[in-house]
Amino acid sequence: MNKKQVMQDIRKHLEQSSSRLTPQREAVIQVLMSHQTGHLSAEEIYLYTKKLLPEIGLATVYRSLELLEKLNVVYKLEYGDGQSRYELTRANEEHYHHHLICQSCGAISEFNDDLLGDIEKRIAEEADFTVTDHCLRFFGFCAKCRTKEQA
Amino acid sequence: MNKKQVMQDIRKHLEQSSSRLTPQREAVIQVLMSHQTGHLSAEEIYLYTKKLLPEIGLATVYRSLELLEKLNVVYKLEYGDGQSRYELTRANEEHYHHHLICQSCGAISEFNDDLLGDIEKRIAEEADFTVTDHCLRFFGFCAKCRTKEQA
DNA sequence: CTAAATGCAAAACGTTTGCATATAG
DNA sequence: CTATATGCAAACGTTTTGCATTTAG
Repeated sequence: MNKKQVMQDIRKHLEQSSSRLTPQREAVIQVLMSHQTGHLSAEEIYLYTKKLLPEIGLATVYRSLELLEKLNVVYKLEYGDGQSRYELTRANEEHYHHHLICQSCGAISEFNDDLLGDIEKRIAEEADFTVTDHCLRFFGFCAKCRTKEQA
Repeated sequence: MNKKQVMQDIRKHLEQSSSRLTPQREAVIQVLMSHQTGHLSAEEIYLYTKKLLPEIGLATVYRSLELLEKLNVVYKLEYGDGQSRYELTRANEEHYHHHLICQSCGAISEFNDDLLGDIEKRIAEEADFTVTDHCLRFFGFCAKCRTKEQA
């Protein structure tokens, strides 16, 4: 699916909740599309959208992200550094897409695998808890920083 | 290991980093010990310590938690609701202790199991990333709220 | 005597909200 | 004409910081 199709798809999503695909929202989405692995903060998204649309306000970025999150177009992640990051939700991948966070340089890479399907079944049985989503992050050292640490 | 022993242990930890086990820090630890499954916020810890030590300040609570976290006595967790929660690190359990967070009532329960040992080995091999810690949380509905939702 | 720790108030930070204005169905 | 969306500035809640004071090795 190319970018135009994705945008059309999102437009339909928005219209179903009587919302519009405004230039501001489109800019936010474009920024997210061109930084698929960027895990951008709201502030960063704001700065990038400002290049496309100089008059955009930070509040609009937050409101756009909030809306898009509700529509499941955007996924919000937290690393515990006090700010949220955002990325486009990738169809079919939600459950298989985990983050590796380097404690030295902060780089975020990804690891895809359906690690948790079985576990969630067990939780349903053993803990009487219906899982709808999960968040799995690994902390440690990337190859680059591991070398440095040893030096 | 009883509470006094734990406290002695922590005292030694602190002394190794030329820090003291002050009444304020002791109060913070006692509060955490008496709310092992409470997942308290800093504000809540502050209110509880105030009962033990009325003159304590919120900043001191934050500073104590920060220090204890560095010493691995306290574990800080984030749910993405804008504030951090704290709990005592339980020896040997870190890797087997995950959270179930109810999206309806916010209740946090736990699920213990070594789910991730194998996976971390694979990450080391496949992604060239040395895992030192992880964070796994499941979101969904607890038994109580599941019933309500259906009603 | 000196290094560490405290309480308080102020500042900082990311995020949200109120409101008047603009935009589009 | 009415809903929805926007930009700006002010407000918000959590966390951090500066600083003068206190505490303890």
